[in-house]
Amino acid sequence: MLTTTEENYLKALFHLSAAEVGKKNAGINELAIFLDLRPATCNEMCKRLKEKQLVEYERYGKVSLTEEGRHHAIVVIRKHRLWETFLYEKLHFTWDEVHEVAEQLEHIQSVKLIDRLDEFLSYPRYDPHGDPIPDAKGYMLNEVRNTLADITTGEACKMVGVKDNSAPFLQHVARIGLSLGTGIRVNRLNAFDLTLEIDVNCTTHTVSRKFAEHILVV
Amino acid sequence: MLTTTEENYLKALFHLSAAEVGKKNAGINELAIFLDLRPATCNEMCKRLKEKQLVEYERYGKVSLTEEGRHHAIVVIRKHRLWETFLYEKLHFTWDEVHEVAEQLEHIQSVKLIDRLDEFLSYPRYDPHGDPIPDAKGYMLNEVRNTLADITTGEACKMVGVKDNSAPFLQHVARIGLSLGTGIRVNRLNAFDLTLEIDVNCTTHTVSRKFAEHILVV
DNA sequence: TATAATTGTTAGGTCACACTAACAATATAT
DNA sequence: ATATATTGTTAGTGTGACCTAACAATTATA
Repeated sequence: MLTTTEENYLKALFHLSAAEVGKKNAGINELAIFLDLRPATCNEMCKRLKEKQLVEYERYGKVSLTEEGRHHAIVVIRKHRLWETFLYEKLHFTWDEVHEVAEQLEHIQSVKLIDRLDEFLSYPRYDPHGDPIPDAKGYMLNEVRNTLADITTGEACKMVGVKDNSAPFLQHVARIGLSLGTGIRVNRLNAFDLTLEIDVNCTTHTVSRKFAEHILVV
Repeated sequence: MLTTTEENYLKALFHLSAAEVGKKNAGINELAIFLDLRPATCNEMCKRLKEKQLVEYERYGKVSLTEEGRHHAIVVIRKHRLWETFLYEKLHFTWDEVHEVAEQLEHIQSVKLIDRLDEFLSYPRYDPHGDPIPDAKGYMLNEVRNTLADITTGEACKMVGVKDNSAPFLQHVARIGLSLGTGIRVNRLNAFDLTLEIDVNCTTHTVSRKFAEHILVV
């Protein structure tokens, strides 16, 4: 069984290597910065993970996850995202509050717990941030959905979904003329408060960043 | 902030001292046995807890919780029992599966999480084992409710509640003539399978231990 | 290509939390 | 009341996970 610390290293390596097996793109220094630790500490831990056959690398080389290491990382990510979904949907945490608590909850050891939680949440495919949730076998959709907030100024896109199903939000969506399939053009990003000026059906609207983050687009 | 280990010591001391402030009845050895550790280890930790003013004791004397230590212990117990309730009621864990997972969950640090969980569960007063759950201020009912399984052979009692609200259980309760206020006499405990022979309104029934554990009595 | 900047490694230290072994104090029983 | 058993303390050890300081290897740049 892995320690919380070991799990965090594997998770970090997964994120740094963009989830591809064998892709060697995480340096010790990079890892140290990501985890807010000293390189010496990471060096030591990577040695241990290598002995446990969870990572592969040669001296002075980049570190990559083994198949087993990657599997462990995905399980942790699955737990993290399911807990985030639980906190958001059932306990009404806000979008920005979920991460910190999920960082703790993701280390709880119980296969049954996480599978039951998955069931309780009706097998969600995306977490409240729009990131895909791996299923019990570790498979996850590798499509990362963009939100209106990801669109660069001047670009156009099409609305394909929402990430919030609350009445006030959906009412606001309808009020500015948005619905599934509607085309949107981003005219301007106001640096001060991150609001966006967008064109919907030849009408200009100003929307908050929070609003934009909840509109899924392609 | 306390470590998981420190929290476990405080919880153990609380249980060993029957929850009374100032009651000095936990020896180092006793504590060591309870926590499955060596006395030397507990000795060292008790010194640290004393420095942090969470416990009080003199050399070679019994250890007791300070007001602050007791408060920390109660918070942990509140968390433990709320999580047990969640696992039992929402994720359909069985009575005997909840404890182990709750031992981990009780150490998650987030006041908001636990208060939201309390709300989500509709502020339960008892956990699935019938133990009282402290409220957000640390107050808890100190009445420990007896179940039919706690009644000794030959004794009579009166049904005052149930600990399971599922249809199959309640149907079974009704089928053998039980309802709130009904008198019950325990005639015999079968050692082999722990089933009970009980008299209800002059009729004899045999009930399982599991059944008996879900009938609250006085 | 030689030098500078970056990145990786080693050695040695600290702290929390466990251990064993040896010993001291207190409690129990003859 | 003394011997024995139990309980508590001290000293020294080990491991996981962090640190700093000094140095080595690699990569980038003048």
